[in-house]
Amino acid sequence: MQSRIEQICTDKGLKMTDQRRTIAQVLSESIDHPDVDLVYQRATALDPRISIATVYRTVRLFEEANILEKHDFGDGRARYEEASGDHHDHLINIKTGEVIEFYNREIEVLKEKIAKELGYELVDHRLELYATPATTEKQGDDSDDG
Amino acid sequence: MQSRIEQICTDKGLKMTDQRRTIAQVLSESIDHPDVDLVYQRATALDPRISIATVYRTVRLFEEANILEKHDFGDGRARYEEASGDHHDHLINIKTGEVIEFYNREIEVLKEKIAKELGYELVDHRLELYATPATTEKQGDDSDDG
DNA sequence: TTATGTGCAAAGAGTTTGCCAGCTA
DNA sequence: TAGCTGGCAAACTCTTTGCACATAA
Repeated sequence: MQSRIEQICTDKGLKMTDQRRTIAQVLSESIDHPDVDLVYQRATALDPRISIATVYRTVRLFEEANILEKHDFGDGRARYEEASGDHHDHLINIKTGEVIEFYNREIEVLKEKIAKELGYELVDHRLELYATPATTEKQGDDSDDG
Repeated sequence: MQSRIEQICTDKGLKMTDQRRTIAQVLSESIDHPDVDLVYQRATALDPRISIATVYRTVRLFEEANILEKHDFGDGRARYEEASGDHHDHLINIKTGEVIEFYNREIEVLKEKIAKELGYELVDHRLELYATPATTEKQGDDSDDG
């Protein structure tokens, strides 16, 4: 069966190769925000006849087709997630690198308001919270030796 | 006279070379958020005997000494500004690349609140608004052909 | 004087691209 | 078949680093 992204690709009339199909599948099944190398690893695990260059070309193709969203969480490489239409921001667990999505209406309203007050029209924005898991069991153990 | 940053350097006991002094001066006088290459250009304009490697080394030194703050506005290179202690976020004019600083108390409160609700403790965050100057003269020209 | 800083060029990481063979439509 | 696609390696951008020389303290 076609993966969700492969379906979108065929709908959009993109020529589908085995490589693209595999990468589409990997991305459709990724609930995290993998970087290119991770997509490459997952793709080659399914079909070793995929090069890193193809992964780069394909994620860019998908991004330009609005199939993927590209993020930069400050670690020097791009991360990707399937474009879902619904806007959300990200909280990055700096202990594990895990990315949690969230949406907060008040924040969205404030973003617009701030831009407007400064005399601008908001085109895009980025809100990332870098955080550590709250220590619910024991409050005293938050020595920051990092 | 010593630049503001040079003063901080001597206070911290950093060995001051001509290069560092010049870079400190450039950064003290920069009200924008220059990247390394721009700092390099401004520094070599004052003293051509400065290499790009030294600029990289010096901004890193200053950053580690909490003299500078490093930012990544998504264009693939680091931007720097003098650390001022007061937190602020950034609005980037995508037409000109200009960076406007702003502070909004409500946003700050919400950031903390969101992290807490998700079970995290906020360590750091990044809010960037990418925007275009509002068309005050003519409101009807906002067709989105993107 | 001696540890530290600097310039230069090479090396690294992430990403893009030229070229020719391979495959899709 | 015609033209887009993919693999490989070279190229590119931003940044770091090894080495020998220069310099601050």
